[in-house]
Amino acid sequence: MCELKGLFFERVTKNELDNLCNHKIEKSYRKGEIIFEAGSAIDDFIYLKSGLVKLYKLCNNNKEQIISFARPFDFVSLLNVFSDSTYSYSVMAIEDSVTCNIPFSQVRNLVLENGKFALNLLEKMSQVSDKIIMESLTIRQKHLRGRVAYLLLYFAEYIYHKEEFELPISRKEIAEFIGMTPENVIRTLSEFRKDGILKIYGKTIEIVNTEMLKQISNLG
Amino acid sequence: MCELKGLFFERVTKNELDNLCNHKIEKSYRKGEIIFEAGSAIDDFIYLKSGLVKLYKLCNNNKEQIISFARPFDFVSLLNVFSDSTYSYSVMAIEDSVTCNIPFSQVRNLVLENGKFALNLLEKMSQVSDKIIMESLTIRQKHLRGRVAYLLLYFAEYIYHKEEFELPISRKEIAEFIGMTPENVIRTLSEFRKDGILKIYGKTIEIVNTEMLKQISNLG
DNA sequence: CGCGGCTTTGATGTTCATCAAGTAAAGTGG
DNA sequence: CCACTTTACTTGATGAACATCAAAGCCGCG
Repeated sequence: MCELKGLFFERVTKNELDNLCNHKIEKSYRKGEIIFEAGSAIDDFIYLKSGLVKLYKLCNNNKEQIISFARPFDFVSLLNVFSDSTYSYSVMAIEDSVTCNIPFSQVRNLVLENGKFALNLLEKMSQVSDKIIMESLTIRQKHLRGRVAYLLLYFAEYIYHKEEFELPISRKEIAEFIGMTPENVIRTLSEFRKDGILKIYGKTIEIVNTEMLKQISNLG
Repeated sequence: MCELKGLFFERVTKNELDNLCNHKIEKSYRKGEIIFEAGSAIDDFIYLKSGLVKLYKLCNNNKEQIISFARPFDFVSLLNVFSDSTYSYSVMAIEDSVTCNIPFSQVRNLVLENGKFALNLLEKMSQVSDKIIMESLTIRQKHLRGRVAYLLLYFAEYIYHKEEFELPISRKEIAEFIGMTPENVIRTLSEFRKDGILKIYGKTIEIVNTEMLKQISNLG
C-alpha cells in the first residue's frame, strides 16, 4: 500500500500517484543521524513517513540554528526544493525516522502532467512555509520565559498530544530553536519546576499546570 | 502588453497567460495606503507591478511586526494563498505602488490546466518563502548594531542598488522589522554617523564606508 | 574507566528596553 | 497662512533581561 495518498488530501486519487509510488525509496535513520546536509544536491523529493526530524543551519559564528521540526507526512525537502539545486539547510533525525524519497524528476513530471497534484503541492507548500514563518515571528516577540513555555506546549500539544513526554532534543537544542543560551533555558526550566508548573525527570517533562504555562507563553 | 510574462521565467509562453491577462485588474495605492488587512478574504492573487510594500502583522501586545518587504514582481498575496481562505498578515504600500490582481479562481484553473505554469508558481513560491525564512534567521542571530547594518545594506544593495537612498520607512518601522526599539535604532544610526560610516539627512541615508558596514553586519 | 559533552547553579558584565524630556517635522482647522 | 496638535525623532539616565564565565556533577561511550 502506498502512503503517499495521506500527503495529498482528497483531490488526488491513488491511481494518479501510482507512478510515484513505484519509484519511491524508503530510508531509515537512527536518532542523531543526518538525513542531508546544507549544500548537498537536491536529487529527491523527501517526506517523513515516521519519526521526528529537525531542520537547522549553521551561522557564521559556527553555532547551529534550528529552523523548525517536521512530523510524519511533513515534507522535509521543502523550502527551496523548487527554486534551488542545493539545500540551504540540514536535516537530522531526532527520533528514529523513516523517510520516503522520490526522484525529483518524477515529481516535476507529475506537476507538469497532473494539475490536481500540482494544486495540492502548492497548498501543502504554502501551508508549511506559512507555519514556519508565523512560528518564527511568534517566538521572536516573546521573552525567555515565554519562549520556553511556548516550546514545551509545542511538544505537548502539537507533537505528542500528551502532557507528559520525553524531550527528543537536548537543552542546548532547545536554546538553538528559541534563540537563547542553554544556561538560560535550564534556569527557566528549573524555575518552572520550582513554581510547580512542571515536573522534570531528566529528559522527561510532565506539565502539571498547563493553564499557567499557556499564560506565560501568551504574555511573555 | 501583459507584464505577467516577467513573473514566470522562460518556460511559460505569453499565449499561455493570455487568459489570465484578460482578467487582471490593476490597482494604485499611495504611500501609506493599506492593500489588504490580516483576516480579510483571499479573493485575488496579487503581485506587485511597481512600488514597494511591507508585509506585517499585529502581535498580542498590539505592536506591529514587519515580516518582509516586497519589490515589483514579488507576490504579495503569497504565503498562505493556497492553504487558507483569509490572510494571516497585512500589506501596506510604503511607496506609491501598483498591484495587479487576478481572480484567484483563474489562477487555480490555470494551475490545474497548465503544468508549466504550476511548476513556475512552485519555483517562485519556494523562492520567496525561502528568502523570508533565511532573512528572519539571519536577523535573529545578530545583535542591535549588526541588525541595523544589515537593514541598511538590504535597502542599499537589494532594493535601491545605490549607496545613497531615501528610507521608505520610519525609524519605528525599522525597529518593527529588526525586532528592537525605535530608540535603539536611532542610537545606532547616530553612532554609525559619528563613526563616519553614514551620512544622515533626515530620511536620506548615504553609506560612506560600505566595507565597515558589511563587517558590522557580518560579525554582529 | 577516563574522556568529552551535556547539565546545572552561581556570579558578573553586557546588551537592550523602558522612562523621561525635549526638539523637529508634519498634518489640521480656523 | 498661521497657530495648534499630533506624530516622529533624538538624547540621556536607569533598570531589567540576557549572555558570558566559571566550576562542579552527571552521563554515555569508546
